[in-house]
Amino acid sequence: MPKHAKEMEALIEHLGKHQLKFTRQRELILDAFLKQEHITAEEMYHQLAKKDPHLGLATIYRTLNLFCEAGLAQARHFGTQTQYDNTSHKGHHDHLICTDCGKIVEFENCDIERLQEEVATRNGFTIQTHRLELYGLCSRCRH
Amino acid sequence: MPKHAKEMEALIEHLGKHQLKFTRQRELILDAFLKQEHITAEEMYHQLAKKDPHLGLATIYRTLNLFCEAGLAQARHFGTQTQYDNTSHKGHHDHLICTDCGKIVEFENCDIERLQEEVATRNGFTIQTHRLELYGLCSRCRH
DNA sequence: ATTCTTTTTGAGACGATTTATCAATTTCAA
DNA sequence: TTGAAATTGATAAATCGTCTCAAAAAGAAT
Ligand SMILES: [Mn+2]
Ligand SMILES: [Mn+2]
Ligand SMILES: [Zn+2]
Ligand SMILES: [Zn+2]
Repeated sequence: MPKHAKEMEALIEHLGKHQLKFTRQRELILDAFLKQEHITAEEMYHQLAKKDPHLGLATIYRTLNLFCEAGLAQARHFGTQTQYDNTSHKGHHDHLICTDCGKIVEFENCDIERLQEEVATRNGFTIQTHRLELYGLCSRCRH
Repeated sequence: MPKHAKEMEALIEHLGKHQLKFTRQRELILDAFLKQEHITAEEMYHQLAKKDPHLGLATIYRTLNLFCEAGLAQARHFGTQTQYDNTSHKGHHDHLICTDCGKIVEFENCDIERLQEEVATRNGFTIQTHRLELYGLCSRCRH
């Protein structure tokens, strides 16, 4: 039984619904992607170059964007970089990002979430999504 | 009495502390910047071309980044463009954004800010900046 | 299995935005 | 007034992601 059977299933279902084809590249990229928490297109490009030196960067971008449409990934724009977040196993979370080394830490804080709801209510809004990113120096980079 | 005496004061103080010089361009750009709520470097470039056709785009970028370091501005990355937000009169704030009509409401919440610090500390981070955006429907668009 | 249409791929061109380079100019303190 | 240090403007270059297009692959229909 393959490691990522369920996600592969989800991808194939999405492909079927949109007249898209199941390719060797899409299978390869999905497999690598699901092993990550977050990854950039560039990182994935270098990582997969070992398995398939001819895999193009444009294909990586196209495929990661496809995963977003299929609900398997979520693009997060951190500063200048776009990280593709693996949403297959995880619920909602926010991020701490080191501005020096790029380290990313995920966190979830119910109190903050609750206060966000309060702010929204007070202003007559109903929240659909939100985005919270804390940028700073990690313990290693502070020294 | 000049319109933006206080902010000019703040800039000059920052310059003094960092061995930077007070130039005609910096004065010109600050004056234009403080009339805006937010602006992109490109917008400012075109706007100031009337007053000084030789003002370089690189100088605009450098100067707006300087304002960020001096605490007068804050860079916000929206989509592909970077908006420089005038924080001189408003101080720090976050945003509620209506996904239907585009309405933007500014808010500030000390409790959220404090909890953000706690999260950062717990993870060994020192926050430099953060970004909090709540997306949803405003009262009018919900009906 | 073969054909045939559609989709995908890979390489590189391209566009948009921001930063780096560097000689000439300006600032400002001595 | 002088001169070291910072700044400027023009433009090259880096960055990031998308677009283009001919060749290849997928997969449905024969
Ligand atoms: Mn994440
Ligand atoms: Mn805030
Ligand atoms: Zn770090
Ligand atoms: Zn609205």
